[in-house]
Amino acid sequence: MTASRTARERVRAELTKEITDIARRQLATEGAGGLSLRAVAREMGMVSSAIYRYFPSRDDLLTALIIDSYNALGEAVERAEAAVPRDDHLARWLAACGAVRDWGVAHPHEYALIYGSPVPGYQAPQDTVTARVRDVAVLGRIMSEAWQAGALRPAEEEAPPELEQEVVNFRPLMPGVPDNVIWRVITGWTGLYGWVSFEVFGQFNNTIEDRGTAFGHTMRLAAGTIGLTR
Amino acid sequence: MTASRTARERVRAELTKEITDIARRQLATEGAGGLSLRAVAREMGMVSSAIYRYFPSRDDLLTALIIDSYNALGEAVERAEAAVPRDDHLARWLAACGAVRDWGVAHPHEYALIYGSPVPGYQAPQDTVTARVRDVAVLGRIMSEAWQAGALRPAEEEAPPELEQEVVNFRPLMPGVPDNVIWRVITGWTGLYGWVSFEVFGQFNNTIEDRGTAFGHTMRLAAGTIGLTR
DNA sequence: TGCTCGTCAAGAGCAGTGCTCTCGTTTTTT
DNA sequence: AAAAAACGAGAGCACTGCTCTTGACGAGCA
Repeated sequence: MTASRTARERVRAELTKEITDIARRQLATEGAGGLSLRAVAREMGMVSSAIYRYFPSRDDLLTALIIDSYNALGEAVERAEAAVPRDDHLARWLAACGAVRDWGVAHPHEYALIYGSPVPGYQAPQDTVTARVRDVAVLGRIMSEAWQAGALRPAEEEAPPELEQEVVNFRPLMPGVPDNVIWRVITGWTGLYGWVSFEVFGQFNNTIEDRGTAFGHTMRLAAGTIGLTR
Repeated sequence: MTASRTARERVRAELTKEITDIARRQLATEGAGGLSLRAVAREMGMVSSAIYRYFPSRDDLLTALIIDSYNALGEAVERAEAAVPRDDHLARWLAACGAVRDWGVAHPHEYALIYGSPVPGYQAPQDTVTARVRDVAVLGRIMSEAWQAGALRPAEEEAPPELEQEVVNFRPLMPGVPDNVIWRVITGWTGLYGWVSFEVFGQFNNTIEDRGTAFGHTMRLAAGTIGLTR
């Protein structure tokens, strides 16, 4: 009986996947604003209302794409970082940062979907939270291990005590490390995405041309300032 | 004859201003995606096609709003920075950063318009370039004067020579200062907007609650790492 | 003063969107 | 075999940006 039920559910899963695939391709070429349920349906040879059997609204389709994008980015970061020798914490950090940039430049519309302006209302945060922290988890792990290895420069400034509560959501990612390390991760994390967002969203147009080299220098600079040394 | 022509042009200018005002209000409440020419026309008691006498397309209206937003943000930054004693470079820097954050939090949709995902096609970059650099000009001026006053910590790392060409567009804003200062400005600049974008776009939801205090700490940390000391 | 000519608002209309509802058909469940 | 659920198709609603045409008004020239 599972087989018979699976018969229907299998074609359902296949169609669902086909919808998201076509939608992802449209998203990559047209951008989030140009994603059209009717166009997806047209390309599938379906009628537009049939799509609603699989995604109750356009936002739900977008949410699925958002989760996919988070996972794709997170996987790229994890893979790039895993290819670096464990004891070279600076190189691991730079590899992770470079992976974020490379992925963002290669998939600007997907990047805009997850790090740009929130599209319409809000996306469900609960569904995405597991996929969303993969990148910062990598960054946190690098800094944790650097700290445990004694490879981290001592903190120049301690966080004020009233901020102890604020990093509570980061502690599970970096168990045992002092708060000042967490704050340095946050600083590097936000700085990384500040650069990548500027680059992907065109803020460097006609301003910085060789962005790859400039990015590398800036990240090396920033890594040094949060305590990662060669 | 100028008077009679001005009579016509004056009402034209007034209507243009009324359109942008209503559009800005719609933008503030609905977001860029919800800005509708027809709704603007409806609120003015006009018919939708009449709007096209004043703005040839929706994107042109958006471009006008973009320039307005750049100027509003730039002015907020300039004003906040001007209120701080000249010789306290760190306080000036933090005031400028705080102004960016305050403005972004207070006007999230306008902020998204200029620092979020680029909306549809592209906006005209030439018209906006003068308004667009007001914030970074302030940041650059602070660091320049700090350097000239000898209040800047010496650089830890020099930029590689192949990057000399990349900062050519920043030199007019910071005449006479060495490249490493410019790179530190760029690092602080991108880091600042990285934080603000994360905060405005909801990346800190359910993660960091007292964002004002956390922002202050992070900016103080980052200011220290680019050489601004108390 | 009278006559053009450019500017303007209005209206109809086109193509497109997200989404809803209904109606047969097919598949699964009972 | 009968009841229930899932499904695709189609029509339709309200909305969008945008174009084209029509008619009125006012400014400049003869």
